[in-house]
Amino acid sequence: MASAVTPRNEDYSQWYLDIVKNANLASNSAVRGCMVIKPYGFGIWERMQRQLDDMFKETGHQNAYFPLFIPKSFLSKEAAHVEGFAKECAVVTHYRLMNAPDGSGVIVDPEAKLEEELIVRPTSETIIWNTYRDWVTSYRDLPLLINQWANVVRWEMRTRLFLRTAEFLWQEGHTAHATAEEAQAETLQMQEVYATFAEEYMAMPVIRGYKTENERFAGADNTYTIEALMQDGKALQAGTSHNLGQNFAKAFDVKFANKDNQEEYVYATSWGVSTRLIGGLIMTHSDDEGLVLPPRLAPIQVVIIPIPKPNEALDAKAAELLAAFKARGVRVSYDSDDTKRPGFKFAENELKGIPVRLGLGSRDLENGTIEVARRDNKTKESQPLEGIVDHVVSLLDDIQNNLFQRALDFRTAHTHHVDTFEEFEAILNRDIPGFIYAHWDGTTETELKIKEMTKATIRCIPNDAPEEAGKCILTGKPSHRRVIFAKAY
RNA sequence: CGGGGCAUAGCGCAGUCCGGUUAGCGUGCCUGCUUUGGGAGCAGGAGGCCCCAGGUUCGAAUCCUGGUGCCCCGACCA
Repeated sequence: MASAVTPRNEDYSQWYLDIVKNANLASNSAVRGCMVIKPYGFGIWERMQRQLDDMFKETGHQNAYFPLFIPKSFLSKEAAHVEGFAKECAVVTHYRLMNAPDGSGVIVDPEAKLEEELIVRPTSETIIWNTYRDWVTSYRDLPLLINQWANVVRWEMRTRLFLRTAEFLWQEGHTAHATAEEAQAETLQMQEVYATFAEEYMAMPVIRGYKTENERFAGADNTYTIEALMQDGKALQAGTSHNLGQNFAKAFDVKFANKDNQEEYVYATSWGVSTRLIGGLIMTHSDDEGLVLPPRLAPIQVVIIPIPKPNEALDAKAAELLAAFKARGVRVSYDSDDTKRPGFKFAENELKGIPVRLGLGSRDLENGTIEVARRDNKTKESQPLEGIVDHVVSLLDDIQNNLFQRALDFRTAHTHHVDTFEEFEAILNRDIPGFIYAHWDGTTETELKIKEMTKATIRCIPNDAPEEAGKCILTGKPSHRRVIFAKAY
């Protein structure tokens, strides 16, 4: 059978689509721009959710849920916010259908027009801050640390499975604080939670940075981001944490009495990651054989394949192994399908990115061995059955670490420092452009000009960017530190 | 919103230009036999509102008119 996916160097975009489709992660739907997340893809999301949720709880947050619909008037209360989202909102105008008088089907009942139209949330700041007004009266009510898991809708012109869909799943944290310092600390804390998750669980190295004014969230004073580099040399914004200052508190009149009984507006943050992370996961590790998953997020970490096909002796040994693996918390499965041959299963499990494959054959039983194949580097070796669980548990760690290291090496190899516009353009014209550290004069005007000329944008200013005197690559004006440019998703 | 493409079996497609048997191929599915350490072989079988609505015609998947939907590329954006 021919290869299931288009090679990356032939058509990267098609490669990505092939992986999503053939690894059974998601498919397009009858609704433009909306996807069906299939069980295997959703399994990855569930792993992400579980881990992130634990991390949110550990940092003191609680989950709650706010409505899908937002009164239209709410959206316009914060000027920058409405400006940013107005162009991509789905609007509910009616609440009832009726049979068409001519029998042609069902139509919107014109009598059932809503007095105030409802927006399908593109994000929930407005409805949440409208609610927080009632929740916060005293400094004793603060900080308010809430997260919600939800779907949101942004009517994007162009969509791509996982990376940009009209509807997507995410979490959005919304916190309220008594002081600007606390809000800033929260913003940075959540950026670090995201960065830790990305690096330790997704094995995806990220840059911790903050956005330029131009790239900031609509309504934020400052937006912090984690930026990852994909295999085609384009950047992916993988998570954002916003310091909203008092913008929403003022827009929704959320005040509290401080210890001196003085009324003050509260300080806000919001932060989110979405199913886009799955797109990032795919484009960080996967290869021309299919998906490659880091063990910590793989729905199935180890698959045991009977060779050449299941029989009583193999089934018995497999059952023993399954129990032993499960006892160690390993997510393992036994592929006892006797209608497929081993070769088919090997290819299928590679396509699905299962980190470790154990080939258990009749000869192995005689010899007391088992074949261990790792997905990340496609190597395989025969191992003694004795102690195999320990071996595999440690191998899963190795794979997790190897994937991170490999991605980090890739990023290092595709990170450049340039001082002239000629070098800058030359790097961007490469097949795999990558991150470019360069000096910028700090103006939105220059940023937009560079984007227009090269399609590259400022992904972020690294949190730890060292002071360094230099000249803007475009205007030659003075700059005191480098920022990171890249083409981006 | 521009440019392109597609809509026929679960999935992937051919057939459409130039109308004419019972609409076909690959794959998957069901049955049986054989095979079995990297995507098995043979035989038999089931499976179709050919996107929708009109029209032309003795006859439409195919021609005409009008719709609808999805995908890809670009602009915009997480």
